[in-house]
Amino acid sequence: MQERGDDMSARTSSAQRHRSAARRPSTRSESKELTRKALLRAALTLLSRQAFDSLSLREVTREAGISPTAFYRHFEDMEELGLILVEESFGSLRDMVRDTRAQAGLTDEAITRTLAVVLLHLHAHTSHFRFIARERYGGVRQLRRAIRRELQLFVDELSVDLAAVANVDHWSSDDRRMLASLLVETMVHMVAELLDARADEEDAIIRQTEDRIRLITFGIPVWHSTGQAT
Amino acid sequence: MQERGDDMSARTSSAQRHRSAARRPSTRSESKELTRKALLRAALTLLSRQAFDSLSLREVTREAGISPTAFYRHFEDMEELGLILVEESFGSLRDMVRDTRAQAGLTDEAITRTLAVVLLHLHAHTSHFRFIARERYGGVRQLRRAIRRELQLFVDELSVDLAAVANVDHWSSDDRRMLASLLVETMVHMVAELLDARADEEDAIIRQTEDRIRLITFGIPVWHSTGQAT
DNA sequence: TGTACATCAGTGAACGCGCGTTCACTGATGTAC
DNA sequence: TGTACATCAGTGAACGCGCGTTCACTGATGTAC
Repeated sequence: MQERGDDMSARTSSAQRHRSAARRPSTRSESKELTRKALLRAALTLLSRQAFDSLSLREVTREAGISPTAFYRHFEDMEELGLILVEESFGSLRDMVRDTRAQAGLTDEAITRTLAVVLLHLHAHTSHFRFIARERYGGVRQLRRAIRRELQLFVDELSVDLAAVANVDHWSSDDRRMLASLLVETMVHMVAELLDARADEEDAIIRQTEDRIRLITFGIPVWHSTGQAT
Repeated sequence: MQERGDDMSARTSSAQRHRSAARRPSTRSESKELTRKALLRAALTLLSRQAFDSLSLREVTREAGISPTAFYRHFEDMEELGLILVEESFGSLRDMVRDTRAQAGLTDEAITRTLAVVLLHLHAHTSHFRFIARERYGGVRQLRRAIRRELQLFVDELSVDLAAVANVDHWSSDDRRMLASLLVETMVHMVAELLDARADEEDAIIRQTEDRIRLITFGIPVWHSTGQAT
């Protein structure tokens, strides 16, 4: 790896630089919170290059600029830190939902605008998105379960919103959940592809996603929902 | 982990048991091949529980029942072994395509039969499928790239087949690729979900996948392809 | 078939290293009076 | 405001362990005659 950063100039970790740039923490609990944030940030940084499964406690504390033993003042173990990263990642996802929700409907214009919002949040929270995409089917069961639960909540919310959309309003809730999960899956897939793509591939990925969603929406008026809302 | 298997009865690894059960290898190259297979099998076994990124050479040789140093008689390093696992996994996927191809068309019956074939191969090659699902967006760039390339070939083949399907035959090749990748993605997603599901959730996942594909196919006759075949 | 030598898959000791976790500690911050 | 004590975030040494890789080796298989 060429960016391993073990030359002298890199000795001061990004977290240390960040801490000294911020104004002095005035209380003990404030400065504790700063260190905790530095640990989470350090983990996210390292996780853009490796799987959580292979991330060591010492790597995280080194990147955060503290001694390994101080880790235990903040987290029981690495798994607890991982679960908090899941929460944190879906926190920013929820902000995104709030931004999208206002723009209901499944017109071409609505699709384009929704994609724009997703892309905006992707650029603002790249490492959170990458963490979720990587660990969703990764090697740590607790993380997979936590991510799946959060995605399910996400799908449930969207399927409630879909009840207000023309042609979907009379669908059974199971069918609405099916549609919601297909749409969410399509978005998640786009994000995962974008995170690994070269800059010149990005446009094609976004356009293909628009087409996918358009094709799906074409099927909606034809779908004969057989069930009842439950 | 309760299945760590460090009790006495587990000292004989599965690979060792397999080797002594098979008939004696008669030549040097045959027995070398057996050991190589044992290493690949051992790695796959361990990879159902952890990410490739965190898999050690010593773990693999221990599971295969040979000394760590013998590993180098077969592979340059762990990454080479990983890339061969990708090849091997897509080898069985290609068998699957051959089984599905005969059943062209996108009728309800064809969808059900195709899903049945995928499920059959999933049960026959569970650890290969899990490896691909896990490492597709995992922590090792070389593996992600190899998997993406193979999936792309897979999509290209399907999109050629789609040219023979009613309502799709006049589509541009870009649009056919879009449809093919959406269908492949839906299958991959089903597999990934099934690999992490409890037995009582499997039926619901399969039924939802059928519905997803049905909804997509409903959009096909409405899709107005604007491009030309290229 | 028998002999003498070459090949090479697999071994076991050894190395230096990074790991997670423990422990007693330091010294700045917080609190009681 | 000043003093005496308590709290507790962060330290540094130490531990036993598994790691990847090297090396000289062993002994069964293969080959030349």
